[in-house]
Amino acid sequence: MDKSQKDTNTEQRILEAAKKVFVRKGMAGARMQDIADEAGINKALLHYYFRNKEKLFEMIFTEAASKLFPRINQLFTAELPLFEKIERFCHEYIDIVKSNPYLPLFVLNEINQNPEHFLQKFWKGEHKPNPTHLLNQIAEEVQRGTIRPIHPVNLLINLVSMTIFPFMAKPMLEANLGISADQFNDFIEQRKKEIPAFIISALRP
Amino acid sequence: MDKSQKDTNTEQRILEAAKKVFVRKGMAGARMQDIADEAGINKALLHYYFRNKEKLFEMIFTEAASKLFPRINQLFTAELPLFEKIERFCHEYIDIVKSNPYLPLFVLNEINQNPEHFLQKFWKGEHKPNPTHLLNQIAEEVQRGTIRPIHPVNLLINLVSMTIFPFMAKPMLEANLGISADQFNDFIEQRKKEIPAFIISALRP
DNA sequence: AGCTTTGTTAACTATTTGGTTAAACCATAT
DNA sequence: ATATGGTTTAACCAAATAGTTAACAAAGCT
Repeated sequence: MDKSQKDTNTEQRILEAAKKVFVRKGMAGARMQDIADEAGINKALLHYYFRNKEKLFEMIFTEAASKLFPRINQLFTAELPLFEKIERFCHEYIDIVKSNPYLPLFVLNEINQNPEHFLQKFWKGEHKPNPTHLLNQIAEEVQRGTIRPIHPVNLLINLVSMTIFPFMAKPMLEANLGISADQFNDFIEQRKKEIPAFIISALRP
Repeated sequence: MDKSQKDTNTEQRILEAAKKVFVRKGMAGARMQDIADEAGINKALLHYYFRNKEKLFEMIFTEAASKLFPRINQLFTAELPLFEKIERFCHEYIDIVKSNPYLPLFVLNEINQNPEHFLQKFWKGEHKPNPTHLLNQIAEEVQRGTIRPIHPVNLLINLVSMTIFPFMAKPMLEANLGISADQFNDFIEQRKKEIPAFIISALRP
């Protein structure tokens, strides 16, 4: 094991290894041994730092979800004109997910496999997305006639779908459009501007 | 065990049970015992009909993917005006997924956990989505000036994202918007018309 | 130095789980 | 009735995997 590893905090190394393995393989598919190997340590040490698999997983999942959700809230609740808000959401959110492209699929999948557990236990306070502010804002603009009539929830879902879905379909897109990981990144990068333009164009009265 | 179960073909009962469990828990999370229980049979009988877990899984996965992908191709390759094609895609595809709401997340997740395996082994011929026809069609309309300039791939991804993503986020949407499964269905149903309208509006020159 | 706390390991245990075996069951043909 | 062949089961086995223990090493403290 090289110095750079030994130097680093063991707990941190475990968390990074666990994240890597859990996000790739999911809670059920991840092996404690693999996490230990990835961290370059003994399996027993894993249990020394984190009592069991579930505890370790919850830590990773919480961290992952914390990266994904609270920022949504900030963006949704900000005091900004609608179009600017849409632009900023796309821009910032794509940046977040771009550096963790597998997070959305991971989180949504685990939620799907155990909805009660996560949605009841984990979604408290700041973690729970609260889109009401944005929804009201959309409804206002519709009423004022500045944008085409649209059910606010539809617009919200369209925005989120177009932003997040490409990451979830990443392996398929790369294989099917015959593009490399780099090209995928370029494609995503360009969508920062494309998605808002598309939405704003759709909303022209 | 009631008559209705005993009557049905055992193999069919197993496949249905396996689908239920695999789709819910994923390959790694599914337990052969659970599948046996769900089918109301002995675990050994599972291995009598399907040699092992992998074989059984592959059967389910293939069936699932066959339900999702080939239909896309038919719709993409059809000889229809662009807008009509978009409308039909939304309408028909939402119908397909509506009766199997967990399929997209299941399939994308398994592909993600083992891209080489599935994309190389499974994507042959009709299974492989081939969007070139639709992409050309979009490019033509752009050149002709009948729709706003847009990179065809972006439009394609927007269409697919808005159609499929809501199903993947179903548990989150139900919990977060405080809606029931029935209301979710209503919401999805209404999007059959909403998504095409949104896209067509965005494409107005 | 000696003592205590913290970090780390190899070897082990317990449990889960995929898969097997041999016997029982049951319908049907002879 | 009974032999036959496909179907089903209870009991078992082996491999994989989460978790434990006990000994040891390193670092801190008096």
